[in-house]
Amino acid sequence: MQLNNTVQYAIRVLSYMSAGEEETLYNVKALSEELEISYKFLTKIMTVLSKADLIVSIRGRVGGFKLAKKPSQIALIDIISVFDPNIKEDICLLGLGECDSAHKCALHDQWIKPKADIQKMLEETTLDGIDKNNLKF
Amino acid sequence: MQLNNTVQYAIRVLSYMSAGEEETLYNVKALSEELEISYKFLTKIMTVLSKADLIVSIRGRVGGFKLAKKPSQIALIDIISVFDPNIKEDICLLGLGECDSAHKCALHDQWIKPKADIQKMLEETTLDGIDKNNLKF
DNA sequence: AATTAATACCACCTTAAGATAGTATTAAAT
DNA sequence: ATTTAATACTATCTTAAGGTGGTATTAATT
Repeated sequence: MQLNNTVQYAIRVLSYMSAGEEETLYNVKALSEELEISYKFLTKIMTVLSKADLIVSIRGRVGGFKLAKKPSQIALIDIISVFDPNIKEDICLLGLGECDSAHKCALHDQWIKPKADIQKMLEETTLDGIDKNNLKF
Repeated sequence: MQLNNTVQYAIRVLSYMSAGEEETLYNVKALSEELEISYKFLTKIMTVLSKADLIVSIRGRVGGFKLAKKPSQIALIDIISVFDPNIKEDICLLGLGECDSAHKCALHDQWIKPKADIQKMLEETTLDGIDKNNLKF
């Protein structure tokens, strides 16, 4: 019950970027040092986030990345679904393909409530609603 | 947000075994065919479950496995924690080591409630309280 | 025009989970 | 005693996530 590494990094970076002034440019070198994330791995993640239109990339000497939207318009679910599109679908806890009211898996009834709560939390929590402290170890 | 393969298999097998009469012996060959789980992989899992005292192994020609306790005494949390001991600890959603009221991660406040709900569900749901249908694809 | 500092791309390395293969051990049935 | 059918153990293969390295491209500065 944990987000995978890539998603964790993405959330941490975007949280960090949403703490500053709007339109602020951040370069990956600085971000990687500040958040203690491997520079190379982080460039990869940033490129993906950029293609997903969560951030805007500006190339060239004084380039960098900035948020593409206001922090209040980027929800956790938006970030997670970039790397894990399944999050939005009703995936079965037990990995059994179709798991709905017609074909219930063994844990369907128990899981349906917590799952909805998490879904709701991920949809309602945006970058401006989260604590910007302790973004690294 | 899904249980890993090994844990999924373990839950499915134990669910299946808890559907029959108490003390019924099951051999891995039959279980693997019935639940469509690789035989070799399943023997591995059964050995672990046996060492964790959730099932009892009986070797030899008419051997097999049977539940070590009543279905009502085996909760999901007991099964999961055999393969993922961290489940019982308060692991940070963002993978930041210490995440408690003193050192909150960015998502601490949002995650604390759903996490508690899941924990509760996993503790309260036992093998006799779950649906035994649709244990395979 | 050359340099520099940034992102973008492509290929590869590493690690752990998932899965397989072969053999050893156990104990009932013959 | 031998055979047989079960679990137990050890080593290896496969795959995907995580991570690294090198080079190309872009664009401001000099």
